[in-house]
Amino acid sequence: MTTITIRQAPDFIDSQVRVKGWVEKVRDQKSMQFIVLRDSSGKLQLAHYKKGNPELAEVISSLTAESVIEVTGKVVANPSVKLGGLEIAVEGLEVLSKAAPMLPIEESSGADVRLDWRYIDLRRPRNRLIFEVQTAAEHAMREFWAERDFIEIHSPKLMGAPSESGAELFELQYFGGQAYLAQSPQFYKQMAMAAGFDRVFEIGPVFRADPSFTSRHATEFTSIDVEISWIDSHEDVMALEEAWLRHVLETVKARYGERIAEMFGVEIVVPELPFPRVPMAQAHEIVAASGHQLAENGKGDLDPEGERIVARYVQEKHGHEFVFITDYPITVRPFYHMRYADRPQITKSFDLLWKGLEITTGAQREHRYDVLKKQAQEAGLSLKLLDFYLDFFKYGCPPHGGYGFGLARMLMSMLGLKNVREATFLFRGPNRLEP
RNA sequence: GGGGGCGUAGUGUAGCGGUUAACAUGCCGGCCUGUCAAGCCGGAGAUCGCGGGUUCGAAUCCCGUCGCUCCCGCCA
Repeated sequence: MTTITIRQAPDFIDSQVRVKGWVEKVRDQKSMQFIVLRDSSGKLQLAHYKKGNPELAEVISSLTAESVIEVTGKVVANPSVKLGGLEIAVEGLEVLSKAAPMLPIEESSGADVRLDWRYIDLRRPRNRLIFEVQTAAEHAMREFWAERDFIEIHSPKLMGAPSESGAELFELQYFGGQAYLAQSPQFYKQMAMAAGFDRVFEIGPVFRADPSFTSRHATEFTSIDVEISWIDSHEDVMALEEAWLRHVLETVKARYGERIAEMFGVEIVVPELPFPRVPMAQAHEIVAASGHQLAENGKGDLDPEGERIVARYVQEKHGHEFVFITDYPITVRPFYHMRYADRPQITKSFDLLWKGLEITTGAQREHRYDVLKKQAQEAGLSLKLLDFYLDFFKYGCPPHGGYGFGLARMLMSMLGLKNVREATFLFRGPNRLEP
């Protein structure tokens, strides 16, 4: 007998098959019993005439929701069945794993309980789809990189010294001494440039000890990092990122566009190239014109509301979901961002907003040893701790730049999710280390 | 780190000084010519987050505490 997935059932009408899955619903009547069975490919009705097999009827009566069963029977076309117009006439049924009655969550449950019982919540087709989309997106990314001779790197997550600011690092015991969890592969991907790798990417975890209580922050998340050599400016990096994202969205739309529309009510728009660019100075004008006041101690950066305003403006004016904010002042950027030769207060950097949400920070990096060292000193950083990093630029390093990109934030924007927790298999935040 | 909101059956909510603490859903039992958001009847299930206070009387008001959540800061 052939074992099939539910999706394949229409191809097996009038055949004997075996299906396996979860019991979603049992409707037990006087003479008929119906089960809605769910597997990862879909849902299917199972039907049983009680009289035909009282023993089997007994088993079906005692089924609990979410039990795992294996069923054999004949696939029958039946136009009156609302679920796909077909059903299986059950002949045999085996309970592989009985679920305790009374599930701890249901569809209407609050976000927090649902995270407590994540493995049950993830069974919902809608939630599974998030990760099917994630898989397709990552695959499309790799496809794009592979065609362009990128090298995939896996940088260490244990570090002996802080990689960037130091303020948001997790510290841990390391034999007799101390180590840190990497909050970015930043320095290592730049090291790969010094190593002559030309173009690299990494998809991996990063750790940030930020007590951030928002819908878009996590203490551990998957970062996508890209770095390329031989660029003329950050424009080359933006051109790469927008082409890459276009490819990702094309792929996702082709394969999952319909199901995404059905489950999330969102249309995937394949973005036009190039994405609109708004220099920071202009962004401020747009925000001011909208009547929103930026905080005075903001040092020239946009606040989240400002970002949403600029995104809305671009959407209205250019009909585009994406916008690159460029030319950030040095006050809000790290020391290693390159500055314009003629405007030393402005960095050759950018953020990418998608539907008003920040999903990327990128820049051309300063690759000239002396300049970099000077900028680090100005920023008040300890040259001793930075020595290993500064050394990358001492023995010949090409001009380069890159970006960091939040995977869960991308899914959040793409699918219109309320928060990043839904787009993370197992979320980690200041208040959550379990499950 | 700052500010706001919320903690009531398994789940989602109502009640906001005096009720046997209500409703929905789920669960258990019964009924039901093929159901499909099934329907009908019955039942069990809550020391109203915890501690203290005010009051003749507290789920309800006050204080504290813990937990969750949203926004800001920070960022991806």
